[in-house]
Amino acid sequence: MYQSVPQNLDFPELEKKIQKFWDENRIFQKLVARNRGSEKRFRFLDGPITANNPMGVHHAWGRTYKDLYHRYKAMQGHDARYQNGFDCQGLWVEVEVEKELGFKSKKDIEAFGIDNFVNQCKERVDKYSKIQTAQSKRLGFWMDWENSYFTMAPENNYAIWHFLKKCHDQGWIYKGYDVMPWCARCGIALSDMEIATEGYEEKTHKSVYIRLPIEGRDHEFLLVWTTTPWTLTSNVAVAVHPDFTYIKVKQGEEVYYLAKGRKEILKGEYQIVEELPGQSLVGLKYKGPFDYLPAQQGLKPRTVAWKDVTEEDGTGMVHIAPGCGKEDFALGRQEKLPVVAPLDEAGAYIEGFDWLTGKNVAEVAEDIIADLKKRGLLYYAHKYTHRYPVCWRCHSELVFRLVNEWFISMGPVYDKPYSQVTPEEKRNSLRYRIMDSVKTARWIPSFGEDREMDWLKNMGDWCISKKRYWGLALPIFECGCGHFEVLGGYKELRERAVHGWEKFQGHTPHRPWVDEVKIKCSKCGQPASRIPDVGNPWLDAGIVPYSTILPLEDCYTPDKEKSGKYRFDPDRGYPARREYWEQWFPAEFITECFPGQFRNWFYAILTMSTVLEGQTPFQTLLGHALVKDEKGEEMHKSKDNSIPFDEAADRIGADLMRWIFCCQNATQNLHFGYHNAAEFKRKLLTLHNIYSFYITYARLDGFSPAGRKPDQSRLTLLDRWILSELNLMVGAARESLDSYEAMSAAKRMEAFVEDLSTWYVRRSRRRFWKSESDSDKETAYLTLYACLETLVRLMAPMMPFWAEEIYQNLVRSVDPKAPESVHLTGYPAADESLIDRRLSEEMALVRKVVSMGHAARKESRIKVRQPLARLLYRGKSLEVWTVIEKYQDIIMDEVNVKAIGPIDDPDRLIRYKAKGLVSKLGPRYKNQANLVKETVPTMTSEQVKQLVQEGSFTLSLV
RNA sequence: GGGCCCAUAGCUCAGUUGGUUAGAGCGCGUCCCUGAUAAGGACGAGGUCAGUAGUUCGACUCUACUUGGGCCCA
Repeated sequence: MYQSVPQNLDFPELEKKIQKFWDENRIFQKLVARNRGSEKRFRFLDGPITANNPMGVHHAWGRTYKDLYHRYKAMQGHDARYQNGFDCQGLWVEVEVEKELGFKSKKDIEAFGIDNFVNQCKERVDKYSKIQTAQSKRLGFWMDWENSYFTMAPENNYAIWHFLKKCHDQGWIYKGYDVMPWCARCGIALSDMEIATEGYEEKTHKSVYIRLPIEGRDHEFLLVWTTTPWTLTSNVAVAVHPDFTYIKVKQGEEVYYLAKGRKEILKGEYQIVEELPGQSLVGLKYKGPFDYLPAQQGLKPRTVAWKDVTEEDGTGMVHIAPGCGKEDFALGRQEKLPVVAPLDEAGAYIEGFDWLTGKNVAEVAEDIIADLKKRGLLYYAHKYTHRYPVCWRCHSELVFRLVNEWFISMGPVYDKPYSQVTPEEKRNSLRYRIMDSVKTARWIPSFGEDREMDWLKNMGDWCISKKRYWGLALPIFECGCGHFEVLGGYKELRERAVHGWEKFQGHTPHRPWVDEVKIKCSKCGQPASRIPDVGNPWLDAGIVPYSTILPLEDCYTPDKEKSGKYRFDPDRGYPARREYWEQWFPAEFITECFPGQFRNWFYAILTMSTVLEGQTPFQTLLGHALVKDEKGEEMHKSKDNSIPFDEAADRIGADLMRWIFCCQNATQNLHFGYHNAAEFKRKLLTLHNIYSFYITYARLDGFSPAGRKPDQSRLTLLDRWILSELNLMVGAARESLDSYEAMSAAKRMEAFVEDLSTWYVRRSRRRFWKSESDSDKETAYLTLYACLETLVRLMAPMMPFWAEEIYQNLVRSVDPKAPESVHLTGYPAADESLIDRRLSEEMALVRKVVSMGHAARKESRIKVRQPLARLLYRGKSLEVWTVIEKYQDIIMDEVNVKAIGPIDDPDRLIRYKAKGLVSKLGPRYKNQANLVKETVPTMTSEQVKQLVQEGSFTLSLV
């Protein structure tokens, strides 16, 4: 017997109930068990979520897709691994732990002890991985939550070692120098990405125009501008644009050179002496602004050509300090300029800078300006406001500092399109081999491929080091003799260790424990230490296609480590269980948020996979856009418009959230908000009402379908129509989901519900009302039941809770033989025998006729309530007549007329108009089609009538 | 400077091989229903599909350029 349906559709409440039902009856475990060992597999690879904070609503989007396709495949009997991943290591976690502990700088961390600090980081990951697990369950995300992978696992780190060694064997690993944005407070270099996200603020600085005497030309100066006077100590060149026009101006005794387009910066009266091309100013020697500093001795500052000089600000003569600026450094490399790097890690001047040595860069601007003035080099100084990079953690202004980092060489870029690169050239350039991998995968949307290719073509070498604490211990051992080696795993470390092994043994390969181990330099025999750097976290996430595809019980989780169930087997090679791995590699499907990942996770897995296996680790990649707030603005905790996952789950429920994500075009940003959600809910209410309608009357009648299907011979036209629509929809939905197009599947379902409600149920209500139980009533019940039952299974992967809620009452309560859960049923397949395309078309025509009837009533202001004698129609073809006749009962009822018939006196009532069908006219008349199309409507009513009667009419084109 | 995406009704968005009158929801107007009712339904108004040029018998759809917005790289 059916339970009555509550009036309100309360997602959070029903979800709690269903969750309990799933847990108590171990539904997920039963589903897994049912499909285990099946020949059909769904090979999915999860991109790890950073276990560092509670989830926001934006996390729920991708996770909805992950769950939806898993469930869809599982209902079809596919086996899967259901492995979720947590990203554990990296600065993100360190920053939060530092905040918790109230730390301000690296000094605080070192005073606290690296071991203590690293343990705190592990604790944090442990804590938030548990929170995210609970939240994911709340979303209805069915994963094997006991066996998630953690990127901090020894397997993961050692697998990266293996990868790095392989790179080193090819000679790709090198120690390089670059100028990086640097936070003097935190003592770290920041990546461009860290700055791009929220790293700029409006700042006012003292900027200076200075004059630099040209050697061998008396009283002639280069006029140069900078917003960062502290970098003048490291000036080695001045850049001019070779194609700009420069001017030589006279002010009193002095002669200045600057770009013509920047003359408004000159102070006071001046005369233009000469105009000259920038090219003619290249190669001049000048006296550097701080040539008296020890660090500046022996440099020969000169002017160089540079196409990036602009005329938007400054003087068109750009101060170049390769030790203090990224672009400067790149130009310096090209021009072979010397590099003067003035700052230490804390932002203080190093030895060799005279009175500046020991002073902090943040405090020297005024002194430097005074010094320039004293020496007669200052033209003038002024305040200048601009957007300046700051540290996203502590908001200190960043400086640019020369640092040494470790890189993986990505190989040369050839000056030609990818398609023209030869196999030989590809062998010599990793980046093109990665491109080959990219090309073998399917990217949804397809422009993702273009963007990845563009990134690969333009990317620099991969900077893999970071001067921090919590992360992959880079297995690079550097000896005092200059030689360095890369170790490929635990075994090699054990074999090569000459010192400190006992202090490391039993620990995870993290700082500070692993730092204790010294090896013997294979070149000079002296002990070599590991470099203190930790790894780029994208190495951690990039290795997961190799390190995490293990039998699930072998996967590392912090709990297992604590309980002793987890045992790291140091003798495992790569990949840990090759036979098992081969069954699940490559992933057939991955899905993540698009922006950012082209150069992060996608890039990392592609690169590592190309190096290790020479192929892509995934076959299909589905990318989705970002979640914004209701107004389309970025969600920010500080802006008070961000929505935590828990809040949304409590307020609107997981299923409504999931449905919103399913209805969204994956390539477009989603505007998430509660007003919007209410609209989606109202749409879903239609289905709720249909379900409620069915249950209400079935209860009254004591009706039970108990697995029966409607008797074909008793189906009414309307029954046959809705069953046809149902099966058409089932086919379309499957097709969409097979190509990972959730939106079209969702929209199709929504349209069906609309048809079911406004046409089938509304028109069939009386059949349910009548008091006697006859076969027609039963047929109506069984038809509506078939629609609901199928629909519920169809929607189950998208809205798993609600589908279960309905299924339990609709199906299970009256049929104990039915599967225990909707998720243990099969995914509906279209029954071709019930599809009647002609019927669908006919019904569409009928609905059109009804609509026109209503419109005609409205126009004459005659309410539907008032019956009319007859509806007259005139169809353009015999088929229309037939159809109208066939369905005249429906039409008469809907439009409320007593009779219906063809117009018997067409001449009096009908005026004919003709119109050209461009799809037919085009191919037939080609060039003249347009003329025909324009002429046809000029035909008189009589002419059209003749055309209709005789089948042809000759029309002359003017 | 290079690459990618977007621009369709007041708002949020659909529109997959180019082809009748370009669609939906919300909002708006006019009504209906009152046996799915703290619901539901009908009809209607509203669009030079950013602009220009091209390809084509035919372009919202393809190509080029322009403008505006967003992202990535330099």
